[in-house]
Amino acid sequence: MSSDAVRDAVTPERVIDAALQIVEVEGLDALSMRRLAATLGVRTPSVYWHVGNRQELLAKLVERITEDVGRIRPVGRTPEQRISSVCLAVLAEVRRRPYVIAVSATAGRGEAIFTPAQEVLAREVTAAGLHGREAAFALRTILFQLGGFILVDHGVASDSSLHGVDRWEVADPDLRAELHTSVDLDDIFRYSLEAVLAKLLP
Amino acid sequence: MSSDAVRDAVTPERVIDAALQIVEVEGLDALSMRRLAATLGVRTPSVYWHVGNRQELLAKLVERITEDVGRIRPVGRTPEQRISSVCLAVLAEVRRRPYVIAVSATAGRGEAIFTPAQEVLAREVTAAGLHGREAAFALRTILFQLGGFILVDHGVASDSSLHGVDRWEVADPDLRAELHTSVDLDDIFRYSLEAVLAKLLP
DNA sequence: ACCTGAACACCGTTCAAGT
DNA sequence: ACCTGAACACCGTTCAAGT
Repeated sequence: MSSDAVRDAVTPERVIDAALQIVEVEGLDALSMRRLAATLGVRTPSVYWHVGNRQELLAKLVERITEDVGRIRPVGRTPEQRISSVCLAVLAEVRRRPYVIAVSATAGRGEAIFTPAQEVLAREVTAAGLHGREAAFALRTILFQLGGFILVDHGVASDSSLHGVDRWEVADPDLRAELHTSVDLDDIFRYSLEAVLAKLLP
Repeated sequence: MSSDAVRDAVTPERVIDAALQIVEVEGLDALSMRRLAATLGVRTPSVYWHVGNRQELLAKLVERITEDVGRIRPVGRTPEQRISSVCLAVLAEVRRRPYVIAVSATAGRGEAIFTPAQEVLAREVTAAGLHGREAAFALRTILFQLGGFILVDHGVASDSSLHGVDRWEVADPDLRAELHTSVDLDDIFRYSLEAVLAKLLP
């Protein structure tokens, strides 16, 4: 009955390792304290001893994930290019690990999605010539743009066709037809980002 | 032990009523099939008989909510004004019923957030002079803008100050100071929407 | 310091059995 | 057609007791 339990010294780090493993492979719903204990070859209360409770475990998980993601290097010559390169890199990273969204949301740490990007974007914004209040507003607007897109991208069904279009009273039949085809979501993101950056940067 | 059970004829509609009531008052986590049965003065399997299972119940809940929200009337003279009035109205509506986000997300119907707005926005976009492919792109971009903001607005802690700003290596101390103050999120939304609309509309 | 068995109070879901 | 009791297989969490 030992399944493939590992039974070395259990530490908080090993618990987080195991939890991350489960979440990566089977999603957040599969992560239970009991299941985690079984994976570690230990009984449930032991897990509690090491990481507190589920809530605290998720918090530690978020911490681990955000430090794993690491720094992102901007590329490009103009500030616009450099900033959007950072945003697209974060987007790609999150798509590679879709579970981060569920984990940080459940942990009540929604902002965690863009922690890796914040500091480097701040530098780019000041490098673009913005200061103080203006720079702060620009930074937050960019972060909202990025965070919003990540969340919608994640939450929307992949076919992304719209609901009940045929019952709409819209004059244009071409529009109706177009709404049945699915879209390259990234086009929408790039377009929006371009628009706000053009308005934000001097 | 009857708490305040209602015990008239149980129907799917009454089940949804009761479910909505629970979710509105105590949030989605409080909605369990057993709890729901108790509220209706009936045993758990009866609920299953009427609404299938939890997943189906959530789907019905989403349907009810979106039809409850009803049509939104655009106000303003220019297309820009009319479109942003619709977006702000949806935003206000969702803030009045924050549970809709959790419910539609859990039901796997993330797009449901903006169903009430879709058709009227489609009309406004064509009224602004866009057709076919262009109109579809504009509509989707506006919807993404709205949906993204709603989700970030919902997920971000109300203080919205950024994490670990003090350890950043940014030159501008004014920026750092500004990031400690909290912001009017709506300013960010209005600003972004203005930027994309200016770019989208002819 | 670390682990356990046992319990409490919950879940979603199914199903044979009742009226 | 509608409801029930009873069960199965899960949860998170606590706690006295062991080493």
